[in-house]
Amino acid sequence: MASDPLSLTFAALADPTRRAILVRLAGSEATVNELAEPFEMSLQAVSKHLKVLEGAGLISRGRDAQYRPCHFEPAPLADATDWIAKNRQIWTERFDRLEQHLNRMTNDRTKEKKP
Amino acid sequence: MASDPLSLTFAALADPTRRAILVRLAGSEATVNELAEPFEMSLQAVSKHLKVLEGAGLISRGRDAQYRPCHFEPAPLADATDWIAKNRQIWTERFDRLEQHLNRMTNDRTKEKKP
DNA sequence: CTCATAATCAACCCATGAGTTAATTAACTC
DNA sequence: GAGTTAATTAACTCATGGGTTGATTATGAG
Repeated sequence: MASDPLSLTFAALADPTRRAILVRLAGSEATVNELAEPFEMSLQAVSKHLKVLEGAGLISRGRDAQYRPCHFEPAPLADATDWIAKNRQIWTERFDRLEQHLNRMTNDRTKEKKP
Repeated sequence: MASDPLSLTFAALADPTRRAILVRLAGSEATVNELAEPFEMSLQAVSKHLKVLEGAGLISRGRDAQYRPCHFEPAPLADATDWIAKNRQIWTERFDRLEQHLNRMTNDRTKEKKP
């Protein structure tokens, strides 16, 4: 897989389990066992998902005795939305130009009819 | 891979080549050869990327003689940003609650000192 | 020290993603 | 109809992602 930050972020988000984990963590921090509880898969599988999220910078982990509480880290999400927003803007501007073009055409035709 | 719409969208965005293709298509529609030109990889590889983008609903394809012009389709991007925005909101609200809590504590202490 | 709990590490399986080359289909041009 | 261009399909390789089970580390409780 590509290893640039944006690719890591989108790849991390491309899995329903990981998205569910993020939703949970956006609400409050939690331990690995707490995070794994709602899922049918093994604890180890969840642990791997957490590693992916950590690799993308979407979570960080503290330490409290045996527990390794996970914290939500919103920064990469900002970069992701920025990328998307930028492209939607390019697309929007394209239609603005189209609209201007149509307006010009309409004006031209008006000129033809009414001088 | 997961096959729900959101996962397909994020997975499609998790590749630099596909993101570059999308940027290009947000500006104007293009044929497969035009899209492939900037990349070092084979035409077939680009064709596969386009299939992924199409599967995610991020592009659609028309037909003009031998050419299959690709169009940018912004709708899935809206769903993606919505998901992200929702979670950042949850996270933000969490800090609002924290702030309220801190305010309450401050008020309580003020009460202790000044009655 | 021993045992239980939290979590990770290691080795493995299977499916799939990203790329390749070669062959095929579809449409235009002469 | 023969040749050319655009694009896809097919068959293959290689690496990696998501899951499993089993062993290991680290901490706390008795």
